[in-house]
Amino acid sequence: MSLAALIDELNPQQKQAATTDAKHSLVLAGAGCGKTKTIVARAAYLIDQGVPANQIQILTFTRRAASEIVARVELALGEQAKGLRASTFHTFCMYLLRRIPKAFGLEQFSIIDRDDQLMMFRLIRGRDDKKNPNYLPKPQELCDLYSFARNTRQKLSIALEKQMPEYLALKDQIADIMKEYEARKKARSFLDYDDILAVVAAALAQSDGLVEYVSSICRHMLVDEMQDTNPLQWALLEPLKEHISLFCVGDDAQSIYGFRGADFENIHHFKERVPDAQIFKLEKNYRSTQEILDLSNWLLDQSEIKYDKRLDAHRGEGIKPKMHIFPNEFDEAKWIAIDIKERHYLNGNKWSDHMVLVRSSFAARHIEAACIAANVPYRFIGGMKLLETAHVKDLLSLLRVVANPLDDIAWMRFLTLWNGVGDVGASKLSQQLLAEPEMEKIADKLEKFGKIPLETILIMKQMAVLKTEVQACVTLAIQAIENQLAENYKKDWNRRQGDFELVKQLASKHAQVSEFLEEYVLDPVSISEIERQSDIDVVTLITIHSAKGTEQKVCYVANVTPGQYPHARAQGSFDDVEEERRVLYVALTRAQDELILTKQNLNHWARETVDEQGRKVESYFMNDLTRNLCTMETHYKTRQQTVKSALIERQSINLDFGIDLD
DNA sequence: CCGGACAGTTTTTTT
DNA sequence: AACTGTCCGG
Repeated sequence: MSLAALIDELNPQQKQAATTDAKHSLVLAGAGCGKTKTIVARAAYLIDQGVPANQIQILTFTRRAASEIVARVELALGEQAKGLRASTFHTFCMYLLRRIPKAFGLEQFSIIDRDDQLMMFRLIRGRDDKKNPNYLPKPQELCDLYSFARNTRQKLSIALEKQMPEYLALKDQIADIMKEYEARKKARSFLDYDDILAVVAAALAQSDGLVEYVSSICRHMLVDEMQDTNPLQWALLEPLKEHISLFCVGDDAQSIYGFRGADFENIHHFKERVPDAQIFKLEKNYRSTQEILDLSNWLLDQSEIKYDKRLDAHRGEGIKPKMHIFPNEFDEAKWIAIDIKERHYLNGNKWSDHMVLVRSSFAARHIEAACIAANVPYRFIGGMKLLETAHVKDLLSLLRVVANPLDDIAWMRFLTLWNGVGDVGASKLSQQLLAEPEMEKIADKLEKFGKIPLETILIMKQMAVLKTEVQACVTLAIQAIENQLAENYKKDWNRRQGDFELVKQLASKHAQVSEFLEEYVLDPVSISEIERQSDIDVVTLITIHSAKGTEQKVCYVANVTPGQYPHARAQGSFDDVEEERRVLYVALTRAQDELILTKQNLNHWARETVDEQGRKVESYFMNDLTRNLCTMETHYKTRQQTVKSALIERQSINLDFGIDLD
């Protein structure tokens, strides 16, 4: 209840930071040193000092971090936090764009996601001529390059040189494509993810009035994970710094978003950019035992970069990390599942005490399969989002064209669903449809086109009338394309079909189709989030990037194998290898009590090498790992689940056979 | 020329 | 699961 109590819980360093009178502050905090706690306490302190909660804005980089903070703030401050905003940079900018669109020269606009961008780049770039292939970058590469240049606020030529020098010769052609992309975006009033920030940044740079307005609603900006912010995001903060107070928290050793232009210069040069800033350091780690930190510190020490970091455990000593080595990824995954299972049934640990960290969603597949096979309940975070799966996007494309017949990107997707319609036909027809945005006329043209069933066209007419009955609209849309989708996805149609129920559920919460569509462009809910809304007891399977800021008693870091850390594709680039090191560092520092690493490859040990220019190439971070830091165990064949744990599992299942006594 | 079927390959990370 | 390349039929 009391804010003072919250502040009393802080250690002296944290307290000093949270209660500073300095206008601007930078808090450098190692992993597990209470970064989030300090931010929450800072908010509490400000409120206690009389700052209205609605003038405090907490900014984070990912949605996960934002919701984490919201939860912590609500838990700690309760009613008093009412009005306090915590959101991602994107959500914050959207709030401004929606609230005062005129200040940005906008009227109507819609947000497009990456798939839409890819479609646009695909259309502009054109197909490859088989006989005479042009070597233009692929749509994906164009999209990434464009985004990278914008997030780092660099010229195309420089971004090109850094990201894909092999295309430097085609710079002019690439520039033309991007020019065309921007023209098309503008003509359709589309904003892509980067525009959301760029539009606001540009307006802030030009308009003192806007700066004043934003300053008046956010007197205090508390920025979390500062090391992940990129130059574009800094461009949002910079114009405000004279008028508001910045409280930025970060850790350069946890910067793992270089691919999105994150730049820890934002931390390293903070003092030069904000000369009157006070710097605080939090160095006591409250999360882990010293053994876990020793290994993490060791990993950073191996680097040529001076991270100047030595995490020190407040909790003292505990269990030494352990490395398990397997012949292949299947045995590795199976062992993890069984190990968790035994901890649950034999030691009585909760499922939710365990977290399995993986590099990529792809890498999670094996673990998922093993968990399913072993009956281990889990949820996967960082995976496919429901509203990003192909079949749901197909469905949404129909809703989109009905809500806005001028959305030719959605038309493209919708039209290509049908047999006999490819990119070219769809593109031609969609251009014709733009000329007649009346549903009646559109229906006529679709009928003449002859490749779409009459029934579907009829349903579309009905939908156009029903825009406010969101759930009915979605139900109709499903009817309209169900047969075709069943054919398109015949292999796993059964699995996909189930997702439409979830879409209906989500849709029912909205009053307008357009509102429903917009809400989830920026925040596509993940499937397991919907399925397991209640916090039931499950193991967490998570990508390292999603795991930042979280912690768990027992952490498994899977696939710590040569060629993975650093990933083979990063070899040879010093910056990329260092980012890989930080990714692994983030993974290691999630563990509270026990850290378990697993890897494959019994015999192949890549050694350190030197590249053509004589620079050191890191081939595997764990090469020189010693047994003082980490014990190792080699498994030559799969461990079988012990008879005892199998028995206990059966018993506990039997317990559930009774009637519901409630 | 277009689209579709099939086979083989290749998966980072997020807004 | 998504992307790529190739071949074939309209």
